[in-house]
Amino acid sequence: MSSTAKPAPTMGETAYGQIAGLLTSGRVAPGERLSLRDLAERLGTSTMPIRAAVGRLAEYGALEVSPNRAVRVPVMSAGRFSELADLRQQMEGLAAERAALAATAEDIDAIEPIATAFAEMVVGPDPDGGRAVALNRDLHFAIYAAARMPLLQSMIERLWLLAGPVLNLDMRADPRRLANTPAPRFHASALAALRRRDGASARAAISGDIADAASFILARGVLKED
Amino acid sequence: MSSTAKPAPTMGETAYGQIAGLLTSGRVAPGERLSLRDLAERLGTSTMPIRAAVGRLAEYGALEVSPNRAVRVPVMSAGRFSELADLRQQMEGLAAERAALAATAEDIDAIEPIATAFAEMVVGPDPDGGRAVALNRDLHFAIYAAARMPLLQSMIERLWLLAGPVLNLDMRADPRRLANTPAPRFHASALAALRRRDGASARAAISGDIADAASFILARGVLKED
DNA sequence: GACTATGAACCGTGATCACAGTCGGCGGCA
DNA sequence: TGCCGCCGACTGTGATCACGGTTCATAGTC
Repeated sequence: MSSTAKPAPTMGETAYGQIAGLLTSGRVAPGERLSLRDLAERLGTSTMPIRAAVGRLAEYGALEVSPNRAVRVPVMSAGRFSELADLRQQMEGLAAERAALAATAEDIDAIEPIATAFAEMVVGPDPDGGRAVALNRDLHFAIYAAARMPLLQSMIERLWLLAGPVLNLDMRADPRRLANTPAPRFHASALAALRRRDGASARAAISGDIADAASFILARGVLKED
Repeated sequence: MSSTAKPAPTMGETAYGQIAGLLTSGRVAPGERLSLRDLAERLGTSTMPIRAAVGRLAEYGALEVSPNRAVRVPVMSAGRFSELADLRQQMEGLAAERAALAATAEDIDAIEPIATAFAEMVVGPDPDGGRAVALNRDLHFAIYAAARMPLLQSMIERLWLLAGPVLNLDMRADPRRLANTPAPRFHASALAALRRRDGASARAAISGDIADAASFILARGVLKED
């Protein structure tokens, strides 16, 4: 029924997803060296699908190949993280602005429950860092999808893949910060702006959400200086 | 010398460059199907480096894999092209704005001769479409490099790879349009803004340059309607 | 005891082969 | 004459092997 046929995903694609999961869930540490043969054994295939997956990840910068061709998880310097946060504010702010102009009522109805679920979780008695990250991601991308700009969305996905390891590391390290995060207020502000078709406010809300999280992580000083 | 060692490029990387050249120079037509074995024979290698190169290109969207796993050069619809031009205005405008704030005197001194070379060529007696494209590219990226935002620059490079086939097709189809293009005025305006450290004007100049070229191509109506 | 040389294990890359699926052209049938 | 079905060539994918280069640990030497 879907417009796009699903011709059984290749092993390379599943390997891509699994390795990306390893990265975004923080199960591999920045700086850690990865071996194609080891990954192949872990995923139960030959090195061929792993090669394809790692190559694609490396193209994004989600993995790094040293000049000696060694594959490692990139270490995020403070400067690199700052540029990443800067770009995220610009691009995701743009997506939110356009979403405010293009979103249908159905789009907004689909976004709202995600926002309330996130807001209830962070004030709840048992905040789950991993689940919070997932909900936050779903919320952001639900908004961006409403902008109907597939190219922009794919570029934002790339940025999230780069930021993933650090964000997850942060959430895991200090899940109780969730109770005090201003994120739900930014989310509510964005949602209200979408309803008003107020692009500038939507941009400001998303941009503020990103800037707040980024400054918090930078303030912790765990990122390598330059 | 250079800070990064050069450990002899792999065949996969050279294949990447050669296939990217095929795309940006317009020697392969949109919609055309590519065969890994054929490319391998043309480049004198096995299919392995070709696989790696094509996979990376496909990750960017510079190549397209059909649900039946056939590799083809993507056809650019009018809608897709519009979004691409839109994003280019936003991101390259941003890069120009930041360049205006971060550019050193040496940066600007390096940019200027490229601008004059482009301007002299388009009014010259024998406008060369291919060379004009190359000069235009060099000029734009010299500006963006001055922004010192490597992540942003790599994302812009991706966008150019997507737009490459269409832009080149346009330039080749009608090189005499070069004589009347307003591009040199946009370039001069951007350069002056860089000197004044006027970010807003630099953004406007680059954005205008892109918008003008895009509207010209769209007006020709050669792009497939959605 | 500290340092260097050496060798084995391991790394990514490229080539080659096997296989299932797809597409097109040719032949036969209505 | 027009249409359908089949068969062969060709597609991308995965596995396996070979090869140069790097890394790390151990043994030998000063």
